[in-house]
Amino acid sequence: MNATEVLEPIDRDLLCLLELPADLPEQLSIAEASELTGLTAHTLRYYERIGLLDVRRDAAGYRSYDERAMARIVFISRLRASGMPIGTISHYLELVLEGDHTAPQRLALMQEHRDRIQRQLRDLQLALAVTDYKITVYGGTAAP
Amino acid sequence: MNATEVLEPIDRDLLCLLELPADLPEQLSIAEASELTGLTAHTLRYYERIGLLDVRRDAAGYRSYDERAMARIVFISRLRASGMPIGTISHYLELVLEGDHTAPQRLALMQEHRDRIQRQLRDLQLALAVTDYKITVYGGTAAP
DNA sequence: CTTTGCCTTTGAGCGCACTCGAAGGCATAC
DNA sequence: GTATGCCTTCGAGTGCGCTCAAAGGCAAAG
Repeated sequence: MNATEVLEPIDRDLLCLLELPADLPEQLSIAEASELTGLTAHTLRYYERIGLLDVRRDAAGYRSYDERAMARIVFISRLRASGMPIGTISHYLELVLEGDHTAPQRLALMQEHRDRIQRQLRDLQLALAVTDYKITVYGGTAAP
Repeated sequence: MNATEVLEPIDRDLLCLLELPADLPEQLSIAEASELTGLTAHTLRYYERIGLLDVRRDAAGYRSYDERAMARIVFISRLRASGMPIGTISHYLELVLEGDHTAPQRLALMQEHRDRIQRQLRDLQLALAVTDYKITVYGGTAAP
């Protein structure tokens, strides 16, 4: 392995799914990254500290987020938003580092997570039904 | 107010939405209530302690859950499952106790909650897309 | 009568995911 | 220069929602 680390190319399909803006600057400050992802600067530093992220510094020692970093942040926040615990995300990212032979484990992990998401979707539909019912009872307009 | 408290009739439409089994026993032990709702006995006691629930005791001093209690538990668990904080649920239940004149506040509260649920549904769809994408990448069958 | 097992109460403890504070560095404005 | 404001690190603190432990009561089984 030479000094400039060999990086996998960014997965353009995934990048598209993550819905980052087309006019994304090459480098973003932590404030900009925070603004764009909806995570606080505190949380971004925290994620880095616990090893979810690996962010370069500029000349002044400030964090500088590139497209790859932003993509990872959004990816992580999607998993978090769907209830994947941080420990599981860490584990998944370690599997990625370990190489292609961990693909079956990653698959299993993601299939399990999909099941969880679908359970959550069902639960939310039940909650929505109850909430909408209460809204009609209280005289509001429930169905949009 | 006389000794046998005057209770509102149970809202049959709501009860139906809550999907309690048709053959619900008149009285359930905490273990049965736990089994049926998916909440632990610990959690049921906790909810009671913080004032979300008000449960009768049998001759032995054991908790005895009737249909009304079960309906409330499921209602609360639906709200919790959709991310309503316990404090907000408490507040809502207090508004109910205060009487009909709090209906507008309850309406506002539920409308806010519906917005939250819909935001969660959108977030979950995004997470599902990413998860399904990873599943296809790893060679699994993503779309069911 | 004793064992077993579920129940009671109360207070304390825990895990997670942040969230904040203190002390200090860099850089642009005045 | 110095003030302003965003940035740094590191350790510690917070809030929520449970979760558990201890000490003891009730009751059916053996």
